[in-house]
Amino acid sequence: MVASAWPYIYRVPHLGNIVGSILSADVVARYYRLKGEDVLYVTGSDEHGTPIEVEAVRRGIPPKQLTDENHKLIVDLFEKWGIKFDNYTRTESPTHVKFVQEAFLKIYENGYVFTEETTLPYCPKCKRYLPDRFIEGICPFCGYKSARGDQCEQCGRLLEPAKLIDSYCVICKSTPIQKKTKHWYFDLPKFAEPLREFIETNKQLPDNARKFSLNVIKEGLKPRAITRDNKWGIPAPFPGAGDKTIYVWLEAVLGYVSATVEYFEKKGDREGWKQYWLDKDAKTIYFIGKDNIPFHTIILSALLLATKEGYNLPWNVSSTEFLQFQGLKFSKSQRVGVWIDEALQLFPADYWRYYLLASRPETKDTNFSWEQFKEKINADLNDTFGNFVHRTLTFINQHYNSEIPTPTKLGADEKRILKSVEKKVENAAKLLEECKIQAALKNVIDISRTGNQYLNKKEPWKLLKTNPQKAANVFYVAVWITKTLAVVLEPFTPFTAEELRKLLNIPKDPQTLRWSEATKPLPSGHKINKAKPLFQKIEAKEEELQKNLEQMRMSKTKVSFEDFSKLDLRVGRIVKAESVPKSSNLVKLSIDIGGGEIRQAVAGIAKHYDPQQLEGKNLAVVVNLEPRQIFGLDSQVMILAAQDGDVVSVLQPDRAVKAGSKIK
RNA sequence: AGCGGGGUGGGGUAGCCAGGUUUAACCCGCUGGGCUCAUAACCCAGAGAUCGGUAGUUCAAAUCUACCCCCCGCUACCA
Repeated sequence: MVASAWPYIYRVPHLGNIVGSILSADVVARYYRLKGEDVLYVTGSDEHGTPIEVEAVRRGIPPKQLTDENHKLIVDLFEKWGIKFDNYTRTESPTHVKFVQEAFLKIYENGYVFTEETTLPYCPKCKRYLPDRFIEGICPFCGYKSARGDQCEQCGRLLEPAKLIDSYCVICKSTPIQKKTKHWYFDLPKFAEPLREFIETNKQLPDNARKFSLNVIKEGLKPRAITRDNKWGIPAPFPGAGDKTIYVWLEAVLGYVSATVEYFEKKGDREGWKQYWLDKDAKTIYFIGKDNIPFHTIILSALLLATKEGYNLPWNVSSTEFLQFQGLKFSKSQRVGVWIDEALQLFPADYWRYYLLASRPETKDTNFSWEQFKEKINADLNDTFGNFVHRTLTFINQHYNSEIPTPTKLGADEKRILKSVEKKVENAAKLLEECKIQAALKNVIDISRTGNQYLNKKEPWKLLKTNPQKAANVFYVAVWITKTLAVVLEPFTPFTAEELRKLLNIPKDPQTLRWSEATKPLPSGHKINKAKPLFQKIEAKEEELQKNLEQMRMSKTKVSFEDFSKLDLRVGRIVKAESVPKSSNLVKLSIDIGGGEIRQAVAGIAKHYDPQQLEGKNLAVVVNLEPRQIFGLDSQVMILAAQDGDVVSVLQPDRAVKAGSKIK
């Protein structure tokens, strides 16, 4: 049973989102399928939660419509990436909803759910309770006027919404009323001991997952609220819960089970899922990024235990570190990174799959750079692997009429080479079973290195004239190795593997596509097709590659003149600038936007400008963006600045114009 | 500040949990050579690292312990 983190389909995932989860899981699932094992790869779209609800409200559409659209888009993208799921479902699936409700009822009946009545501020205008960040007011300790519901920025003390003085709703600014509400809590602390034991004895868990999880338990588990007052989500099944919904994080992880149930339901088998979840011989492997560790090792495990149904706990939770983009964090708003839809417009899926798997962040964060991307693709895929295949196949095309030659008794060199290839195939298998995908892939590419060494040593182009039979032996072996590659590369680069199988004219019969068949030769006399290079070298320079990406983006998002003219761009004069205490990069600005009208802006440029430097400057600002709270401060205006790597420059008019001048 | 992760030849990584099996491995780059079947690809040889620092445990430390320095993430904002 292979599973990967459920993509949150608020937006298209980026490369970093899928390396450790969707893509890694696909490799391992494909491997086990090749081995002929019973394997099921399930996951799905995680579509509940506040960000989606908010986004939908903003667009004025029902959340379901938004997730329908995104789900469809993402399903299509994954297919293009060659991700082969057994079931890719979604948290809106009726099977999932029903399963989650039943599971929580069981947990409730087993006595692991308690309720607590609290008085929470409630905004009568927005018709919602105001937890954490939704409420602000005066800090009762230090008097700071924009303290948030969970913590005061000024003095750092933890707060509760009800303690704030003169509190107000962050969204509409109206004064909340105090209203009693009841929430249902999952009694997580009861599972601290069993969880600790489970994690300590689970030898498969990678370092990062074990250390992190044990630390969380050591610090003390706290009950987790199961219910939310949100509308978008799975209705809580508890008696008296009314229209409360289940918190996404507690619900989506159960999707692993419900997706299995759904898979078998579709096949008309109501019991089939049990062999994957209740049979003690079944193993579950989860592929996730490090941010997701506690939800799998702790929350999921505890929920499964709490049902008392005897579910298998995670056998392995393969959790990767993060992929960075040229030294920076992936960021949609700042356009840092490559998204999986864009990637495919630039290079074929297997280029990306290869690069990502070969640089999979297994022990520490790794950095994407175009230079490394180029290096991996050119040196490994094209020069080492691609060239080995191509030189072998073209030789057979030219000198053996595309038929695999008949060998005589193979010599010591041949035996040694084949042995070494076999060893690498074994290593790759072992490493894949340990989820060490990076190392496994290296072993596979090394097979073509061995092939190249063999050809160079034997010099069959000379043997052709001096000892044709020996040359025939060499190519019998060389094409054998090529066939090995066609099989073992399948989990990593399925498109290329299939293309290679076509070149080798290997029938599509699923029997031949078996890991155990990899090290068996193709029969002599077997006719192959005309060789064609599998890859093209990337010739473009690093800067050109980045430029291509940016150009592609620009051509994609054309803004109508009408939309553009909605922006109120002006020249603003900075009347006052001061740094924001406790923040590392924020400056609070008072800006004259014309006629002496002063507005406040909070800008993230303190690392690049001293406040004094800014005072008196005239610069480009956007006046009519929706105001926003930043670090507890109102920001009504956005200043414009150019960024070139580490250099940030605000935009100043090059002639004297007065504050408030329109920019068009 | 707290918590977590990391610092290994010029660049990128593996090894560390289970210390000796390593003269510290691999890829790129570099230097020299070979080959000419192959997409100027391939192969061989070589130079290049006191494994962030210090102290300790040990017959033996990149690996274990303590302290320190630097980087990154989250807490925690930068539209």
